[in-house]
Amino acid sequence: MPEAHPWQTIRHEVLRRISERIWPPGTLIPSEHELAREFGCARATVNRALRELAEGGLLDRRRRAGTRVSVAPVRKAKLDINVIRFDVERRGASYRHSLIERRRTSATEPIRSRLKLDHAADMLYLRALHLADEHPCIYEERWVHLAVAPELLEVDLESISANEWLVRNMPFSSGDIALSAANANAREAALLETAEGQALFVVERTTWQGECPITSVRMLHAPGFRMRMTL
Amino acid sequence: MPEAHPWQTIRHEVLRRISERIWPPGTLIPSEHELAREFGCARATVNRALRELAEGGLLDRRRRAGTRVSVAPVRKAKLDINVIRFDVERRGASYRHSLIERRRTSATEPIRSRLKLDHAADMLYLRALHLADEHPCIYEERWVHLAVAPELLEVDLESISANEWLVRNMPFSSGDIALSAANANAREAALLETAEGQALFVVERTTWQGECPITSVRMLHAPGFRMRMTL
DNA sequence: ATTGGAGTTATGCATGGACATAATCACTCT
DNA sequence: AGAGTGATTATGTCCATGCATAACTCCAAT
Repeated sequence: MPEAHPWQTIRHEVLRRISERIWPPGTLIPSEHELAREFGCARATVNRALRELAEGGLLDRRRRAGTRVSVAPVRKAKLDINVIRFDVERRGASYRHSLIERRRTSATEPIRSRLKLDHAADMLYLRALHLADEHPCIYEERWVHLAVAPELLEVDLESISANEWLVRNMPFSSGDIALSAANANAREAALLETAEGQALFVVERTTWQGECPITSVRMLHAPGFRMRMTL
Repeated sequence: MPEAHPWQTIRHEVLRRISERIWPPGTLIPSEHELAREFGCARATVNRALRELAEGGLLDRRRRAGTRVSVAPVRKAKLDINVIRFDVERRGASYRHSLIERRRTSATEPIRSRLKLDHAADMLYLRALHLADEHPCIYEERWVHLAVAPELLEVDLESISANEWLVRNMPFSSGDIALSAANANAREAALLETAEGQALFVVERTTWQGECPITSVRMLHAPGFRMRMTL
């Protein structure tokens, strides 16, 4: 039995009652007090179980009004954001990366607005290719805010990717991600060893340390890439 | 001050110490007892704050070994999966959907293996278009397992989309999602009013009720679609 | 040198009590 | 009838305490 702890047992049981429609969508379920009595445990234990289900979007909870089963649940899927090298190696492939361009320059207008910088900040512009078993898998274009990460200038970006150095050395407090699809242009197609016009999976990510932007990156994934998640 | 509750204050403060490298990656941070003393609160309150940060991938916690700042954090991004109509209407557009095909048939081989069904199950095959302000935004191809959702046969899928009916009536306990990019073929391009070969954002989702598959859907998003999330 | 406890310690979880807060309900006064 | 008011109630959070469990340290026995 994988449910060793009471709060997990309760979560599982409540989930069962929801999915088997014993409590159909919209139902007002018993109060924490009543459930605590039913399961013979403290209210805090029931609270822990119900809170987790509410965070997953399955329950709606409001003070005084009680807890009801969501009518149109907004389910929350969790996506793991890992260092690229680990993702590649976990698939059993050998990892290598190659720096294509490294240029110190000031932020261009589109980058300034994306990073909410009002001045022409000192930036490092990087273009790099990530390879799995010597086949290109990701091409990335990256801007790094040097005021926040000046040490990056001293780093040998041939031996460690900017991706990995930043993840290890620049803990960020928040970030935003946008996923989309784009047709490869001639240069991108050549780098990823595919045809021009090929549909590519695009990840754009910007990370922040409080109010201060750290880095913004656009990653183009080679054809065939699938990003998986569960809910 | 947006941090009314002690545990949120603590979470915020610990996050600050991590992101400002007061506690750099790898650091063993003070024990819950010590932090409780520092913040003048109960250990359970510190526990709540640290547990949340650990769930977000920022801390590694092990009994007896203590809590350390993750060296190569696997950050967890949360993605909200909503009913398509709500997504459209939240953007301020009017929603409409149109059923293109509705066919009762048995599962084809690729679907059987994706749903882990060993027999040729009785299925409903649907093709539909979701429109925002009369412009096509999503084209979906869907298989529904009729053994689990026989009521769907009685539903008027012109007035309510299968997407919405299923979310409202088939609370599911688990699901998996795969995101990718694909070039539009001639038929898909025509439906989405775009050019053949255009890069499309593809969402494939399969949902389960326990061990039993409910539905599997492939959704092609019109060009320009971006899926956003924060971490 | 390796193995195998015993002790120690940090986290994980549970309890039972308490107060705070928000939403609802019932009632009263105008 | 309608507006305002207070009582009620369910959840949100907190505290102090305790036991359970995992993992580390160290020491002794083989």
